[in-house]
Amino acid sequence: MSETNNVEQMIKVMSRNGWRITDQRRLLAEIFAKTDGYLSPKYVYDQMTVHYPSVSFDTVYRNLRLLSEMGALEQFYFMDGGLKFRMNCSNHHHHHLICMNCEKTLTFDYCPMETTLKLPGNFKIINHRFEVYGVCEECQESS
Amino acid sequence: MSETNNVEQMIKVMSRNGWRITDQRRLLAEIFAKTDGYLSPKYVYDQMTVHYPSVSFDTVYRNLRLLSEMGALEQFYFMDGGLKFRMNCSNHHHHHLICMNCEKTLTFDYCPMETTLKLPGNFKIINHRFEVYGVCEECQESS
DNA sequence: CTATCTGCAAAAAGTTTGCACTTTT
DNA sequence: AAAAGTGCAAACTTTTTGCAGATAG
Repeated sequence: MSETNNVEQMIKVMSRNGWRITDQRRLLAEIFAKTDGYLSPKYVYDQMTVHYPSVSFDTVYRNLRLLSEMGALEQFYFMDGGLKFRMNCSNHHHHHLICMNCEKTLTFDYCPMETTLKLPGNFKIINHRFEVYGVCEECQESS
Repeated sequence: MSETNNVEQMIKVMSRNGWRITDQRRLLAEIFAKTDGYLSPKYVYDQMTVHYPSVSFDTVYRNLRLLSEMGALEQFYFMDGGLKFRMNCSNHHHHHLICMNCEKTLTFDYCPMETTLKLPGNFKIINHRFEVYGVCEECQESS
């Protein structure tokens, strides 16, 4: 099943980068594998403590940072400046549709940079950011 | 000249909202009127102290927040999570081209949401964010 | 066995709040 | 004179760092 695969894949990435596979890191992988939204450090920490009460916030934080540095997670500052992480789906370029209530995200392939976009100035384009924010179907119903 | 106009316009917005025009607020308006990029609270504070050494950081912070709540400034979290402010150009919808080096920004009218964009799920779309990051002509030359 | 990782504690950095004093209106 | 704004200090939140003991490889 796919959740397990995601866990194993993340573990493999860590191993390949020479990291040790601790219980904490395995649990971290499991938490991300079973969610498709952006998670805050605090949320991840709370989830961790459910199965592993002695874990420290620093360790969670540290590993979140390391995992995104190595590319297994994707790091993201929301519109309100809050830091979030999600499993990296970097295989192909895409953008996100994000629920402002539950923060579940869907990906879509349309990219505005692929159109013949006439931009002012003579900038050397490096990067872009495009996200659509809204309320998902479930959250619309439950309000 | 246009910089002075911008200052007067910001002052007018504050007055209209029932705010008092203090030296600090006038200076704040002048700082934003003469820059077309996003400014960090720290940068604004540093600029303030040049002409008004006794100003406190809290006052700058407080006024930046208040000015964006009332719409005279636009508040923005950069890709790295840093908070920035710039004069609000809210008259018409547009997006920004931002220099990653000097943070000068140019606006452009193209909006990806105006195309017939097929998005997954049944989200109620509320908002979107589209920015292009690059290096402006001057910064390319000086490197 | 050794290098890496964890947990604790403490330090930075960024942001907000309470309050007495000053300034605008 | 009254109401609102300022500056100072302190609290709070989020993120980072140092280090002794624990653990994966």
